[in-house]
Amino acid sequence: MKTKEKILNAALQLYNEQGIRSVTTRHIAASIGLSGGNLHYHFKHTEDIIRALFNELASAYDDLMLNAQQASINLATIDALAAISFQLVNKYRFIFINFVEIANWIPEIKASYGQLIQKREQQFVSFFDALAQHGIFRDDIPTSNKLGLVKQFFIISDFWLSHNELTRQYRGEDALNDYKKTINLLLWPYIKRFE
Amino acid sequence: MKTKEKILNAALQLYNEQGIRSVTTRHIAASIGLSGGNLHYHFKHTEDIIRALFNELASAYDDLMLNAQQASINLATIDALAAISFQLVNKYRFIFINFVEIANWIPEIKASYGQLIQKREQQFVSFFDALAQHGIFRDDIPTSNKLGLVKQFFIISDFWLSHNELTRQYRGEDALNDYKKTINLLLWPYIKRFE
DNA sequence: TCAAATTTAGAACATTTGTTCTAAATTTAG
DNA sequence: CTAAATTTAGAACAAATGTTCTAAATTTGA
Repeated sequence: MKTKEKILNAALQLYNEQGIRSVTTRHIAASIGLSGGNLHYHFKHTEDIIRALFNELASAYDDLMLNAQQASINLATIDALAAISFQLVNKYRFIFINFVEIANWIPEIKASYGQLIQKREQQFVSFFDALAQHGIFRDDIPTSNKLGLVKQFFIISDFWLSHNELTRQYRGEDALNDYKKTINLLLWPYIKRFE
Repeated sequence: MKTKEKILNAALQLYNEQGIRSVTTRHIAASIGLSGGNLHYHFKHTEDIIRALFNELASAYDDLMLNAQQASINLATIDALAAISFQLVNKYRFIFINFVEIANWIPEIKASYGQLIQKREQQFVSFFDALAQHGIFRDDIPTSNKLGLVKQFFIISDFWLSHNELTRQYRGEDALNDYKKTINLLLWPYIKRFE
């Protein structure tokens, strides 16, 4: 594994475990037996590490959305996509936990997230429409409500983790199940019938 | 105004404006023409400032819940409570934006928030039940779904602000309206009829 | 093979941060 | 009024942090 990759992996692990507040470039370097000077040879500034990790996340999301487009239109698909989405949120948890702080610190990330959201928004609305055409989703939902539902989706999928950290602190399977349940419940009142 | 209050006000303003990441006790002191040494005479540790601000928030929430218990059971009440809740989230925005980080840093806050959530949870379920008895809310909702709805409520009211910061960045009236709209839409599919 | 490029460790630096200390100023109480 | 308590400013300190510098080690490529 290239040193750059090693640094990114170590940084991700430490940020996730200990929070961006208490992890420094020295800690990251030390955790893989690297000198501080060397770390800064690969990543001149601390932000560069975070930027790189965010880019990993963003491109993983792109893949997810590509898969979603090819998936069949039914409720099992939603469940499967929720599982993948959960894995991503979980893998890059420190980003979601410090999203605003990071976004204000590194403006590129804010812009990039804005674009991501826009892309996802369109996809979700299309997906809901498709569900309605398949008779799964209620077809009497005004567009503005559909957009509102998408917003709820985003808030809950991005911040379920933070809420969980503050309350039940589910881990592993339990966490995934609660995440899925919360997401599904959002859809529940809009669903016409179960398959 | 007592120095202690001045410090808390200044700290709140700076944390909200610039984020906990970049605000130090020296900044807070300087912003009100106070020496650093004096600030630490009033608040020995930085955490003590944050703890005090969180306590303000928690007791404001207690008041809010007290009011809620005495309010009449209808949709206008929800709207009014949402407005007050929004003002609180907005006033102490830095807490909501850094909730997990702060809670892990100051365990007392984590515990205190856990208790707050539990109290609120019970109240919400009772309120939904009351709405159902008044024929406003659907009465065919299983308890587990009602609890899930409450969870959605909490996530969205606590993190709407973070999401807003990352996306549209509504301010003032626009922000309040979007917040209310998002909260109301959560209830919308559960409502039987409009008054 | 061997010179050039890359990678590395470790010292060095300026700045910042939270906190403490000290001594003076101010307020409070009897 | 005055002695005690409180509050204040400002210096001082140790630790930490991001970053840079230097020189050695290692790798690469012709």
